This record gives sequence, C-alpha cells and structure tokens, in this order.
Amino acid sequence: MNRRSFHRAPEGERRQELIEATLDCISEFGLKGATVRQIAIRAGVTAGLVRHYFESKDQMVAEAYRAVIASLTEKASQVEGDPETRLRDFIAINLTEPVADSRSISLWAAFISQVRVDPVLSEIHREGYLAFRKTLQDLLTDFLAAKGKPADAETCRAFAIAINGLVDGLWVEGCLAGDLFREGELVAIAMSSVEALLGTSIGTAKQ
Amino acid sequence: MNRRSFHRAPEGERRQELIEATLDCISEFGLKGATVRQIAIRAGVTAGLVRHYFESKDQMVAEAYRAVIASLTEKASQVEGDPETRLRDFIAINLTEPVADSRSISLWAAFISQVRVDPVLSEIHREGYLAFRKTLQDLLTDFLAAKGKPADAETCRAFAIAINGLVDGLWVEGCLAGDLFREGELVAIAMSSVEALLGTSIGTAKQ
DNA sequence: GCAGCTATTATTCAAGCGTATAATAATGCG
DNA sequence: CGCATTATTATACGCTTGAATAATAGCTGC
Repeated sequence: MNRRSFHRAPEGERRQELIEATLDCISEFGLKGATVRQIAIRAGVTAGLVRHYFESKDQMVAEAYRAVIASLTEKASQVEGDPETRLRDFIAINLTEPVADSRSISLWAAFISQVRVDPVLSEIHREGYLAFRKTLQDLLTDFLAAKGKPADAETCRAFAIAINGLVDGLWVEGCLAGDLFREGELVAIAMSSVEALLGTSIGTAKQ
Repeated sequence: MNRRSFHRAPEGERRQELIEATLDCISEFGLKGATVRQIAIRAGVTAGLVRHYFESKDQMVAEAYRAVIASLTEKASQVEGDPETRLRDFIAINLTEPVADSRSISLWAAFISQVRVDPVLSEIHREGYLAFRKTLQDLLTDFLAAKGKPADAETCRAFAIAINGLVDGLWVEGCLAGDLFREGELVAIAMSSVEALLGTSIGTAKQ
C-alpha cells in the first residue's frame, strides 16, 4: 500500500493554487458544487490539505472572493494617459474580456447571492464597490475638468453612479448573453451613451 | 407515539407555499442553505411532502426561478397610460420596492450563478431577459414615435440595450447598498440619465 | 547523509443531504 | 355513517459533506 508521491510547493504558491481552484469550481459547479474534495482534485492535491492552509472552507471561500473583486477592479484602475483616454479605456476594459466573460459573472453572482447570508462577504463586497465607484468618480472629475465642464463633487457623484450603473448593467448583459450582441456592439453603445450622459464627446467619432 | 395533526391544503395552494418557502430559504440562507428540510420547515410541513408535489428538489427550484422572473418582469410590464407616463413608471417601478430590495437581488444572483451550470435555468433566464428587453423596446418605440423622433428598429434596439443596462445596473446598486443613496436618488438619476440618452424630456422637470 | 521539521496523504467520523417507503390522518362520496 | 382515496407524516437508507487525526514523504540545515 504505497503512498502517493508529491512535491512541496514553494512559499505561498499552494495557497494561491487552492484559491484559483476554488474559483474554478464555483464558476463551473456553483457554490454548492464547490466542495472541499472537488477543489482539492482541481488543485491536484488531497482534501485534507485545505485545512493546512485555511482555518475552514468558509475562510478559503472568503479569500477567493477577495481575489475576484481584486481582479475585477484591478484592471479597470490601471488605465493610463490623458483623462479622455482613461475614461474610454475604463469603459472598454470593463466590457471586453477578460473582465466581461461568463466565468466572471458566475463568480460575481455566486458571491452576491451570499452577501445577505454572510456578513464577512458583505463587508468585502462593500469595500470593493466603493473602491470601484471612487476610481470612476475620480476619473470623471479629471475628465470634466479637462473639458472645462462643471466638476463639483455632487455632479461627479451623480455621474459616477449613473455610469457605474450603465457599465455594470451592460457588463451583466454581455456576460450572460454575449451571443445576442454583435462584435463590439456593447462597447459602442456604452461609449455613445456616456457621451450623451456627459454631454461631451469622448473621442470615439474617429473609429 | 402520536402523529402530528395536519390539514389538507386546497388545490394547488400547497404547491405555491412550497415555492414561496423555497425562495425564502434561498434568499436567507443561499442556494446551498435551501435544503429540502429547511424549506419544509418554512412551509410548515414535513420534508417528505416535497416529493409529493415535485419530481425532485431540482425541479422545484427551477419552478421557483420561474416565479422570480415572473415577479420581476410582471410589474414592469403592467404600466399604463401615454407612452411618456409608461416610460417614467417603468423606470420608477424597477428602482423602488418591491422590485428593488435585497431579497430580490439575492434570488436573482443565486439563480444567475447557476445559469452556467444548469441548462434548464439557463433557458428560463434567456426567455425572461428577452421578454423584459422586448417590453422596454416596444415602450421606447411608442415613446419616440410620440415625440416625433426617429424610432426605427435599430435605433430602438440600441436604446433598449443601453437603458436596460442602466436600469439593471442601478437596480443592482440600489439592492446591494440602498443605504448609500438618498431617498429617491437612484430614480432621479435614472430619469435624468434616460432624458440625456434619448435627448428628450420625459416630464420629470415639474417635480 | 542523516535528523528534524512540516507539508502532504490517507483514513475516519458525525452530521446533513436528497430520496424512498410505509403508516396514517383528513377528506369526499355513496 | 362507513369506506375509498390521497395528502401528509414518520422513519430509514445510502451518499456526500467539512473536519479531525495519524502516518509519512519531501525538504533543509548541518
């Protein structure tokens, strides 16, 4: 009765693999299909190892949620260039892969459905949401100022709420039924909608 | 060892109670917390009864999802009056209770997270989404025509996608963090955003 | 190249899951 | 009223779950 051979993963790596495997399982099988055993199989280890890296399965799932939020907000906050370019890129990034795909929304929805149940996840969500909206609001403040438009806090807040809603809503539509839209259609609709909302060109006419 | 007394529910009623109890449990405990036993307790019956009304738990859950979709779309499609009023009501209804509350989004998210996993739920979702967007697109067609604006199919399609995104996105924001907004703020933002998008007043100036 | 440390495997456990079955209480009908 | 029907309860079954434990394989420092 020989024991399986294995190798010891370097510092922190196994932990990351387990989190990634957790997300894979949640997106493929749903939260209730993401069992400790299934996750372990996906990560190529045995189930017992989970408890060596995490206090409980719930804690691992919470950390996995942090990773999702991070990946959804991270890319959008790395935009560079002048305010107009940054605004355009912000919109485009959020409505094209890899941010906009069915895996992302499966994960997002799975966690959102638990926000009411689990206060820990609720807190993680709120932080992520506020950070995302702040990024957008700062971006809009810069943009409006550059265009010589009123950019007071209250105005920018309202625009940020509206555009955040618009982008999120289109993101959901695209993730869930991308095949119902033509290539680039959602991004184009988002761009012209934002122009209408702000009453300003954002430089998409040339395309 | 006496058996519990009970009463026989009238035609179809118990079935409805079980579906309602299923939704209660999903919104409160999440999909994996909505066990047959928990649902039965909520409905005030014993677990075995579930299989008397449904072929399986999965089938009961699928029917519960149909009920959610119906309640989300039903109210919004019952708007009446002239096109302008109907558009305004459509927006307001979707962004105020009972459509916009934390229970609704918990349910919506729980099912959305399963769309990738379960083809049955996927089909139910797609039907619901298309019906909802069609309602909105028809409404916009009427509205634009009444305003003497171009109302060709392609234009209305794009507007319907954008406004659907906007309303859905604001709905999500409001459901998840209603306390971050002032009373009526989301509706007000939605109204002025739609006016900006369509380039037309929708009669909210008087407020 | 071996001794000690610990990351990993293997096994076990009680609890909870969805479902199946049999007994029984409530109802409707003659 | 008494009997047939069936909605409902009660109990049991096999399986999966997250977690606890003990054994061990792979590294690291000496």
